[in-house]
Amino acid sequence: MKDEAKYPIKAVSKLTGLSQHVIRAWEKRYQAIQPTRTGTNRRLYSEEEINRLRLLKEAIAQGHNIGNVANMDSEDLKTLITGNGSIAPAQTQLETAPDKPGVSNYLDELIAATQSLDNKRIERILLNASVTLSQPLLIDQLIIPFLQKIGELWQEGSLRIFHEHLASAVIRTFLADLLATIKTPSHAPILIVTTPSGQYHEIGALIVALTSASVGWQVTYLGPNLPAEEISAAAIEKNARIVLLSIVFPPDDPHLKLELERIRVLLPDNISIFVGGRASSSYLETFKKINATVFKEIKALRTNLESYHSS
Amino acid sequence: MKDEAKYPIKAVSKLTGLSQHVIRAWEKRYQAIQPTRTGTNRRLYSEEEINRLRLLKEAIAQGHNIGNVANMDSEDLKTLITGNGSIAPAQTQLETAPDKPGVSNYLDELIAATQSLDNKRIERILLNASVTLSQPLLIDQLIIPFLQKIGELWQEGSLRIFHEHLASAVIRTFLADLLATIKTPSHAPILIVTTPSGQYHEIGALIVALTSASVGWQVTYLGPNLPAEEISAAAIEKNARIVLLSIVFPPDDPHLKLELERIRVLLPDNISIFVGGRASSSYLETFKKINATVFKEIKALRTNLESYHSS
DNA sequence: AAACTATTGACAAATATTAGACAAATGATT
DNA sequence: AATCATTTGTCTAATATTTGTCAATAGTTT
Repeated sequence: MKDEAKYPIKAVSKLTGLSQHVIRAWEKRYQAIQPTRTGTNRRLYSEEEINRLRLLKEAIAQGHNIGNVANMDSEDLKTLITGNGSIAPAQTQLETAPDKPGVSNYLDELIAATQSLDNKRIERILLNASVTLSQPLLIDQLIIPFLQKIGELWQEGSLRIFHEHLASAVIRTFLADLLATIKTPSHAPILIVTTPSGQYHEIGALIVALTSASVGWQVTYLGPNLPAEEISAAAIEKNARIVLLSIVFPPDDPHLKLELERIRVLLPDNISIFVGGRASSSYLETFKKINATVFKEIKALRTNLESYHSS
Repeated sequence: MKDEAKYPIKAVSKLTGLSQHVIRAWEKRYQAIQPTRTGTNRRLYSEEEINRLRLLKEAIAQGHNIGNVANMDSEDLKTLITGNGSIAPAQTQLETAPDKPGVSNYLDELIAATQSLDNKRIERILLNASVTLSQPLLIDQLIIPFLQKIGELWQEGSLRIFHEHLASAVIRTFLADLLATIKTPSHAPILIVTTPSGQYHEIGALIVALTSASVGWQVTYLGPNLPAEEISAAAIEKNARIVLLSIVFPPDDPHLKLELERIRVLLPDNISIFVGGRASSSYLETFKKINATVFKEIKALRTNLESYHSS
């Protein structure tokens, strides 16, 4: 065994968002974690313990008391948080279905951080969430609801456009970072993600890129707003199997329809086109014409891509 | 044996931002580095050692104690501060050319990686460069030249638009990550960075955001393409001292001029406007009208912001 | 000579540790 | 409702460790 990196309490506090006092109190009162010590009695935490602290924090945010969960096994903690376990917690009281399992607290925190224009805080919350939640959950249950919520709040006037911009900027780099950390087998089939000319909205594209990468595709992300010739040229050069387009559909945009058709013409037949987004019905015809696989939900994309493997 | 360039302690101090006292103390107390000596006992540092000092400084900024990390080997340090400790990818390909961390080398590699549409490689090169080079160097000597070079190669036809898009996407998240890692004193004056309505180019904005943060401002980055009302509302809400706009100037855009004027009107007098970018002369009048501070080079922005502190 | 560097020892500011105290919140009991 | 006990985050004080900084002295470079 090699000597794992250890973190002093200051770093741990930064990473978890817990105060040093709390971290010490949890250790003293519940033995929630047991950091090693230096020769001079300074605490040193392993990464595993840091993650455990994050899990505990999340459990508390969901309404559990620290005294009850502090001694739970880390695995049980995880299922407790994601709410998909039939695990009966050590103590008796069965939950009376806390409003929404998991994530709702993250969501509230994210909204609050957005309202106060605190980008650092948004980053920290997302980072913590990415540890306590599995990736599909993270995307389906947190990122997407977050974006929707911001949209709603904007509609009703309690958030302004600049709030949305700030949140988008943070989310975008967060997603891009996630994408970068996914390791893909080098022989995996290649998939290109972008948005057609005129489509500037990037987050949807990043989400589908991330999803694709996580089911084993090798993703080349080209950013938004790319003309048909460029998309097809890139796909050919990369020897891609799929071109995956993310589109935020305007009601009825003839230019976009034309662009989609041009992509199909410029692309070899053996390269498939996938399209994601909320499609207004006026596009269905075009999709059929270019023989595109359409999906409205991320889940559909996942299963689609997985089944594509075997074919 | 090649005779590598060696640096005296004064230069090292400037390059790393550490005081000479500290550098000596780290050597004496923890043997963090072991510079060679001249015949007359002067310390001489290799580039590798300078790089190591930067790594140590970054580790400390993240909450580690110098006493704990001073003895770690440089590779472990790198993974420690990039946070890839527990999720480290198996192993990426052998580093290409660790021999010469010269800037031009990085540049060539970046171009090559862009040509082969290898986003992971671009990321890796940038990450390496970011620990080897000081931040001003990184921006002035690598990022900006890289972008220019891509522009040139596109003009002459050896790169296509999709190459540029790919590189932009990677650079953008890279810069955003850098921005996120800068810690600013919480009492620092606040500065807002964005681009006006119609301006989608984001990288310039990120560069100026990064530059501002590195000279001690607290930066709120709002992303591109924000209407005048939003910019001013955000600035007021955040209690900003400066609104910093990054603009890629179209030849002569009356809408942009109007937008700039609206920002000035909507903004309280005590909030200054800074504008960066290659200004065509047709805008000078507008700038004067809205009393904006204009800079063409990053260096100018740096000095401007620094002198603004004292006023 | 003036500017730079090295060494040493000392100092003080920052940071961590522990024990204990406090108060707000929660919950059970009367 | 009112009261009491428990839980738990926060705070303080005393102590110890860590670490940046400095002054004094002496040697080196230009």
